[in-house]
Parts: sequence; structure tokens; C-alpha cells
Amino acid sequence: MMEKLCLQNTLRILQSADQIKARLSGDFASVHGLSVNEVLLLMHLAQAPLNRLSRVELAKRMHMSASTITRMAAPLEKIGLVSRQADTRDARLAFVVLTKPGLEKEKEARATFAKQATHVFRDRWTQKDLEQLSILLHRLTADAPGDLT
Amino acid sequence: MMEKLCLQNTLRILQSADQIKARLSGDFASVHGLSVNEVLLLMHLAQAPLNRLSRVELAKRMHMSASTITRMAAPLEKIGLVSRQADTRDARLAFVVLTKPGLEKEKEARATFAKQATHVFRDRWTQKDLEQLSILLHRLTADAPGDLT
DNA sequence: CACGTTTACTTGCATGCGCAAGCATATTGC
DNA sequence: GCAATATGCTTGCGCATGCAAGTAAACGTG
Repeated sequence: MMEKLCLQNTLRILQSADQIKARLSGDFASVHGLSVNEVLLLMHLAQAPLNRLSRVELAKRMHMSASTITRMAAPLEKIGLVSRQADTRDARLAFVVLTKPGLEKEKEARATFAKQATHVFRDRWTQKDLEQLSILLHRLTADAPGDLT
Repeated sequence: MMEKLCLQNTLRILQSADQIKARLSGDFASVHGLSVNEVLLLMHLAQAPLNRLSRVELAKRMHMSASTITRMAAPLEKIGLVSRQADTRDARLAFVVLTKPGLEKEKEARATFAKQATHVFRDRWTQKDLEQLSILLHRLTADAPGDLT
């Protein structure tokens, strides 16, 4: 019985995530010219101390491989939203650091993110509902690195 | 205030989905030699009438493009889990239909899916918690086609 | 200090996916 | 009945991503 509920819940989470991504994808592309993952990368940087993270740390928080971070950072650096910053102590580290335009862009993107998020939970969601869902989901994501919230 | 909650919830859903996919991906690959999406495709077919769906219908339910379905079905057909079935009325339609081995495979995969799903919700989840989460998520996915549950 | 091991990053290759175009068939309007 | 349009599927192309291998630098152990 509980097994069926677990299966159902995981399926619904996957389904919801697909819908949300599809919704975000449209606005991010047309309004900011960025992909969902690029915006998430900026958001991770924005909440990090000094607005910078190493590539491996970024990879962990975004659940992606380090190579993907390398390749994602390149175009963002080219358009000036992030820059590369070496560490004086450890020459292996290459931080990805948010530039001022990048910080600005992140603020805008976060705003449209929030707007779309409220649209996902249309009218019939009370604050109590939202809080309850938040608490339940938090139990799933509590142990994950970089909560972004 | 509610806006922050909405943003937080969407972020947590995305995060949860990533974790779940990562968890499933490992077992599906090692135990059954299939990807997450391939298993989901089999599950969609298994719950469809006559265990068959047209490619566009499958695409809608999986939130993917029709071309992806075409390419995903090819290897599954090669290993005998699905087969192609033309429609006598409409020569354009090419159903993807689950074979007997495919149905068997789907049962096995669904079992490991359920096992991993219960593992996602470890110990501290009561049946009431799970039901509540299920209800809340259902409000997000209610209008989507092909619920799989 | 020297050598092996670990860590951070990059690059080559293969895969999965979407979009746009193409093709065949069905449906609609006249 | 025929042309115009719509629908279902496939294919070519490009992009994003993971994995494995390679490189450079830090660390540990003798």
C-alpha cells in the first residue's frame, strides 16, 4: 500500500518537474536568451559567498558532470555574465564568478522564474497548501547540497 | 510572500526530480539495461488499451518530440520488447505495441521502480504524509495526459 | 625530497533530444 | 472529384550532456 503511494509520488514529481521545466524554458529563452540550466547556474552563483564557486562545486549542486559545467561556463563568459578567477593558493581551481551584468541578469531571471512559479500554482492554492508542500518536499531535498532557496 | 513559496516549491520539485532520476538511472541500467525514459515508455504502453499507442500519443504523454519516440522505439523493437503495428483504417499510424517479453520486462522494471521509490521516502514518512503529498502533487499534474498511476 | 595518489579541470567521443524539413496519407472545402 | 490543408511519421542537423582519458597541480608517505 505504501509502496504504491511512493511510486505514485515519484511519478508525479517527475511529471511536475517536466511541466515546470517546459514552462520556464519558453520564457527564459525568449526574455533572457538563456536556458533553464544556465539560469540555475547563475542562481547558484548569486547565493554563493563572493558570488563564486569552483566548477566541481557547481557540478555537485547542479547534479551535472564537471565537463558540462566547463562547457556551460564558456558561452556565459563570452557574453560577460561570468568570468574566470584563479585561486592564488591552489592553481588547479578555476572559480566561476558572477560579474555585475551577471548579477543583474540573475535578478531579472529570478523575477520571471518567480512569476512563472506563481503561475504554476494557479489560483486555488492557499498559503497553507504551499507551506505544506514546501515542508514535505524539503524532507526530500534536505540532504542535497546547495538548496538555492 | 506566496511568491517566495511558489519559487521555493518549484525549485524543490526540480531538485527532487533530479535526485529521483539519478537514483532510478543506476538500477535501470544495471539490472535491466534500459534508460529511465525507456522504462517510462514501456509503462505508458502497459497501461494503454491493447498495450499500444501511436507515436504522437506517446510523445504527448512523455512530454517529448515525436522524433525522439521514433528513435527510442527502434532499439526497443530490435531487442523485441515492442513491435510496430500498422492501422488498417489510417495508413499513417504506426502503433508501438508491447510484446509479451516487453510486458514481462515492464513488470520487472516497475518492481525495481517501486523499490527505489520506497527508498526515496525512507523511514520517517507516514502513510498520511505520503497521501498528503500525493494529493498536493495531483493538483499539479491533474490536467496532464497519461497519468501512469 | 621524491614518487605515487588524489583532485580540478579540459577534451574527444558517443548518445539523447528538439526543431525544421520532407514524405505519405487523411480530411476538408469548393 | 480535386485541390488545399492537416496529420503522423521519419530524417538531417545542431546542441547539450556524460564518460573516459589526458594534463596539471596539490597532497601524502617513505
